[in-house]
Amino acid sequence: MRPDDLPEVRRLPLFQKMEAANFDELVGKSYMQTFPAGLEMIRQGDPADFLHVMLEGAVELYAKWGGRECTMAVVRPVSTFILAACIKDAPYLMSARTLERSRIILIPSAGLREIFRRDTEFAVSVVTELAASFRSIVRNTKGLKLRNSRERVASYLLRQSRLLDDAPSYRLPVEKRLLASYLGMTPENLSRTIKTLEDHGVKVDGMRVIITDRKKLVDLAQPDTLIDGPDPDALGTGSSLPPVQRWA
Amino acid sequence: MRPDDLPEVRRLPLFQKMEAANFDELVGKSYMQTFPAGLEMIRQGDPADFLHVMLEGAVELYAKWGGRECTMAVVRPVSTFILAACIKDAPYLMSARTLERSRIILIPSAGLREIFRRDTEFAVSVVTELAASFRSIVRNTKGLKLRNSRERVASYLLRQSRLLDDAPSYRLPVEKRLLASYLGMTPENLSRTIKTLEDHGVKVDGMRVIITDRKKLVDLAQPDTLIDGPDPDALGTGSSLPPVQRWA
DNA sequence: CGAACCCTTGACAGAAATCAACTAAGGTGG
DNA sequence: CCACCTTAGTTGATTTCTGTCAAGGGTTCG
Repeated sequence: MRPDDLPEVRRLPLFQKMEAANFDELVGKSYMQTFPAGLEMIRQGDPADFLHVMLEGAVELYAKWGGRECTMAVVRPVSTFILAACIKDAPYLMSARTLERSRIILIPSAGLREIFRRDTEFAVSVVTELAASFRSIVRNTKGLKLRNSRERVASYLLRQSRLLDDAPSYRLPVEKRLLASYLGMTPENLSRTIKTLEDHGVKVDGMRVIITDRKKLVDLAQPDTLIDGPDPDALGTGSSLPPVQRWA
Repeated sequence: MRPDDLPEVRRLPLFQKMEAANFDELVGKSYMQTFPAGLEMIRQGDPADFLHVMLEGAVELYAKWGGRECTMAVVRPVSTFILAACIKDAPYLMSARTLERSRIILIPSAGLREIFRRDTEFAVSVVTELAASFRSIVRNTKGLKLRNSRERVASYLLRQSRLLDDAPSYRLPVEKRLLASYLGMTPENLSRTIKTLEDHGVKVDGMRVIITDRKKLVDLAQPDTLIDGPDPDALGTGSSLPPVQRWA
């Protein structure tokens, strides 16, 4: 493991406050690995042996069932994922594949659980992270059930802008087919939906998003902190640190 | 608080292993309350001051957005809910209303967080519970995104049977309008969908569900432990203790 | 008995998935 | 450098699914 990565890892909310000795012990048992783009690094159903910490790159968490697939989240540095499965020592519920070449630290889940028991600050961090993850997916599910696809797209586009300090223009952090899956719709449908939003305050040209009339867009999206969160989204910008994405 | 309730609370996974003194302290700061049916006891957005422990009755967790509503879960004894909001000391993401007259213990979230820090076994229980909650809603979301409404209904009906030791017949634990909302569809749609399932191994007469051809139903529902879980569902049977429902 | 309320059914409108064709952009190999 | 291939994205036509509106049957409860 590269020594100059450690400070960055240490700065993560999950590890920031734990005792130095425990951090060192945890890191000592860990592996750093670099994955090429497009690799399935986790297959749903496999036992969760390692907590994953993203240092570089991008990873898609997705779910499969009977031939169908859907994107659940995209994780970018610096953040952790599949914490819940590690805690429970249970099989992964989601698969993960790299979207880009990625550097990732693998922390043995057994060590994680062990140190949880003897480092109070670490325990607090873990439970805080997990609670945040839970709330994040609750918000996500609320969006899926309460909003139609058009409202979801509008909300997403508006939310991304807000995360970038209300930027009037920005680049989509992911390709559209993936975004469509994340938002629970087909790429075709997303394409058409985006077109209809041009009359409602937002224009998308390729990867470029331009808010043309924020008020109109807000009227349509009706953003709500209990859905869109004060916190970053699971398909975030990668602006991170802070804010950090939370995904178990 | 009734003294004969305490042993039951103590047996909950969340409190089972903590030190007696800490349990007593926590309970000492708590309130027992009885709510009539149909009462909104938690409004989404309000600060989360109390962890709720169901002793008797049934509570619906639901979400609202711009005039629309959807059911997120139904909680039955003996289990806890809104743990995540308490841990984070954040506003509730969901509202809660009683479906029946309910007895509920309210545990101050401040005390919860305090004891978490000094009782390792309790900390382990909290994080385990939260991780289970997280995994539960991930499964739920997977079902919503990967299955169409017909498959969701079929899976639900089959899953309920399985939770009752593969009972060939059972009563629905909730009314159909609520079930429809939980499954992400309208009551009308559920009604029609159920009818089409009669050719696929399951018949529903009022609240009574009869599995007429399990194999056919399984073929359609394609149950999957990574969605339907080995664990009880958020719209469970109330058979509880064990299994216990997990909802944060 | 009447008033709600749940559930069902039908007719219709709207939304979304599917299938197919086409464009554009990026990468590969000659 | 160009031809070719692959893939993302778009667009159109069509079908399927789902929500909405309206009406009626059944049940419960005051």
